[in-house]
Amino acid sequence: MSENDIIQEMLLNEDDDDQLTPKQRKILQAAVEMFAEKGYASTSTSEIAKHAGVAEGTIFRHYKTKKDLLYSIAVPMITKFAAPFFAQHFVRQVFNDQYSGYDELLRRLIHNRFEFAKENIPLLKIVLQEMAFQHEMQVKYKDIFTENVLPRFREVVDHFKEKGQIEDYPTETVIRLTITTIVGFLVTRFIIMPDYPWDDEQEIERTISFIMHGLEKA
Amino acid sequence: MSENDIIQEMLLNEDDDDQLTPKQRKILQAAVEMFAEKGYASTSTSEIAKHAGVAEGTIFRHYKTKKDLLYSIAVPMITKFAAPFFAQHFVRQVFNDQYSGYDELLRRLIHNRFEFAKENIPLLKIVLQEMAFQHEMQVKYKDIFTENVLPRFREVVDHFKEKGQIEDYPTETVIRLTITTIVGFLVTRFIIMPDYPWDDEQEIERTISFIMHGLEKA
Amino acid sequence: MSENDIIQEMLLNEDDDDQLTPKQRKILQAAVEMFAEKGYASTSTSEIAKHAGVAEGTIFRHYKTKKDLLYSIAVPMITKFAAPFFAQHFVRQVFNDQYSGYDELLRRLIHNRFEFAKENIPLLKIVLQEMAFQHEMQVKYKDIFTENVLPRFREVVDHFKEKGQIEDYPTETVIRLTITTIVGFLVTRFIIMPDYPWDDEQEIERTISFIMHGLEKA
Amino acid sequence: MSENDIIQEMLLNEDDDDQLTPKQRKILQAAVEMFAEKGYASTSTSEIAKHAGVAEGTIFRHYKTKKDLLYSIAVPMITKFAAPFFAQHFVRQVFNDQYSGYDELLRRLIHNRFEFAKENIPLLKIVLQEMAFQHEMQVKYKDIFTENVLPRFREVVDHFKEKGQIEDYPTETVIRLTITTIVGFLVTRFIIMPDYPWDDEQEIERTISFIMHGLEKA
DNA sequence: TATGAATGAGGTTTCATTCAT
DNA sequence: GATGAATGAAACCTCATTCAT
Repeated sequence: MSENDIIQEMLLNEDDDDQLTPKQRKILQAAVEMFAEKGYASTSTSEIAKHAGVAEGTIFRHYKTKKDLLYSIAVPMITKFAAPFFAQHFVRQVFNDQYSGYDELLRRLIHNRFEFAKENIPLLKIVLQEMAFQHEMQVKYKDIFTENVLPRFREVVDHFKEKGQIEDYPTETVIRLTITTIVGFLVTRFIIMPDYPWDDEQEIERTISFIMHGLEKA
Repeated sequence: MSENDIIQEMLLNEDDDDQLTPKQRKILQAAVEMFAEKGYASTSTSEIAKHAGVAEGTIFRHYKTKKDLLYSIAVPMITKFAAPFFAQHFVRQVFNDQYSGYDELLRRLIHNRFEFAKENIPLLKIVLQEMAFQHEMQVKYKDIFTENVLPRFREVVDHFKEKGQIEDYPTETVIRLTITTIVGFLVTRFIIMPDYPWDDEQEIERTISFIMHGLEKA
Repeated sequence: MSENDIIQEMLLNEDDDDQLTPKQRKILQAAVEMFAEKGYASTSTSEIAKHAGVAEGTIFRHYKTKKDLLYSIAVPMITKFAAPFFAQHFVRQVFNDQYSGYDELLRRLIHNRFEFAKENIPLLKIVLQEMAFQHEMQVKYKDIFTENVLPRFREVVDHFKEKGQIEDYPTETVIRLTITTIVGFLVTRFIIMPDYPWDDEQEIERTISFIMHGLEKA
Repeated sequence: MSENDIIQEMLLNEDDDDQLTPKQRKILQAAVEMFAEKGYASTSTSEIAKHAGVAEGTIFRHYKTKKDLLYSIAVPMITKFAAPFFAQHFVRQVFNDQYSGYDELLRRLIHNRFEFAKENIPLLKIVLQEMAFQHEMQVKYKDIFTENVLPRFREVVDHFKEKGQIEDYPTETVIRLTITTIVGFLVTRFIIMPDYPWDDEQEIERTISFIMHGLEKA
């Protein structure tokens, strides 16, 4: 089990405050599995209960509503997916090491998120799907993105633009192209074509190379 | 009304075979609107009927099941979105005009799909959402992609690789990066951040430039 | 069928606006019966459906919620029970005929409400029971009482107080004692002890006599 | 704390047999409060537990079923409300003191029950409501009424009828009119219009006067 | 063609009660 | 005694679909 597997993390959480009962664990596992497979709206609580080997009422002892169950799964996922940007060292390292470039950052970022995605495919699917319809999730995402991800990303991009390493596009455009390419890769790799015989190491390097050349100063 | 607006096209279709009654038109419009807004599974046929100003039974006179209604909306969309690749001139032009490059192709492609997306945002949303769960749609998409899009795309990419205009990545990788970047742009532009003050012309050019530099031979 | 039977009235209503389907009629009949017998909260919609010989869903086609069903039964009852006080002649006759006294009024009132109660026992029970908990019913009752019943009643009582026929109690007290005695009679007669061998004519006369002597000027 | 407050009495009961634990006390208080407010059937045991600050299971340690809890509250209330009629001196005094009349009895009765009602409004509400549906409560009430209240009341009324103080109505009618008027007063005073600016002393006297004149020999 | 009443299976949720701790 | 997780039956309600008109 890797440090990135947030289902495992939730399930094994040992904080005194939110100990999970064994049944609750099974409910979460079943819910993740089925929401990813059939979508939130098309999964019935009775199916979840059956899969979890639990009485249907038990679900509602722990989660007041079906939506609560979804959020208890999806919201932490959003937070965790954006987590690297919270980390102090994410930005600091860039500034401290004069020899490291945007590619170094990308490499760390992609590898990191690649491992994360690999271990959380069902959760990723759930979030991508439900983000479209669940207002509360959109809000959560927007908050995290504008408050934590965007500002730090902007600092970094501006830094490399000043160093002349990156083309003089608007910072937002650079960020969009970077994220789009990375997320596009992860979605293709793990969701659209998980069965394609990928050579992950090479594909990651090509993706980095693509972004770097795509952005580099003419 | 543009030539790209496929809802309008469906609604006004004058072929003798699939003449639409006014009620049927309203049903389709209402369904598109609500599926895009709330998702297929969370939209009830009675809501659609109410929105369309039609009796509940009327929907089932025209569409045997709710899923039929979805498919009658989504499947043509998939076909239409991939349509440019069907067009003979899409590839031919590339080979005939020795001076036109990959960027010309991209420019035509993006502009074309940009207009298309702009006029079909709700349909785009529906397809993106439901593709995840509707098997029949996945099959339809895969068929079209592997039979029509992929082969022609491959021809083109190989052509430019041979000409030395494109880096020597595997053809699939080039296609993936190209499509990912274009679709990522369209999704960001029209679905994730439709209210951002976009400078469309410039953003399109930057996107093309990003792809071109990203792929160009070192 | 008497002119007082408001269930029949509802069921046979021939206004174009609120025609009842046969099933709807059966639902209302079953609901009245069971709410009176077991109370609103202890009657399940599935029981009502079974009694009405109808699918459970049919109830909710006609009444959005179980509470809607209750109100559609109880609110007209409140209106109808207070109806005599709306009638113009209720007050006018008192003033026009100098020889008629408070006892004449009481006699007409009691006979009238007696017949009404006799034909609407289950509805009466429902209203008495649910008035305690259903806010909307309390409001409806209060509106009717303060706007229609109370002012006319006050006029009448003041009239007879001036004529010296009624003791000089506060008008509210006179009204309270009158209504309390009448309602107390009806409730005892039809709800608490419906099986007691009542001599209705005599008991009515005694009740009138009791009120008259109770209120007459010393 | 008055001698009439039967909740307090139950809660503080110090008989060895039915000592109440602090938790049990809280359960009873919460149950009384909520049954009065929302009705028995619409109050859930979990709500009671929450209000009482007790675990759900704790309720069932002390009361085998929810209905047991209701009866443990309501049945003593019925007994206590009828208690004055049990008292030996209720009847005896009437016969011993040749100068005291029916009005003296009424006065004592009303004052006594007035104070009782005032201190037990929620319980009164519960009993009035649930009497309609709870068979066991009806039986209890009927037993007490026919075995204790009615015979003594009859003795008293017959006594005053013989003395010529009361009109020659059937004894049952006299009792009905008396009780109806008293209960009607208490219900109006404490349940229907508790917020009206009552002048209790005067209203009681008027009620007595109303009954006395209503019943007195023509 | 269009309607909308009717259906019944199945959805989410509540609830009184039990029981291991 | 007290807890609260667990239960499963049953509550209210929704829904896609059918069918007589």
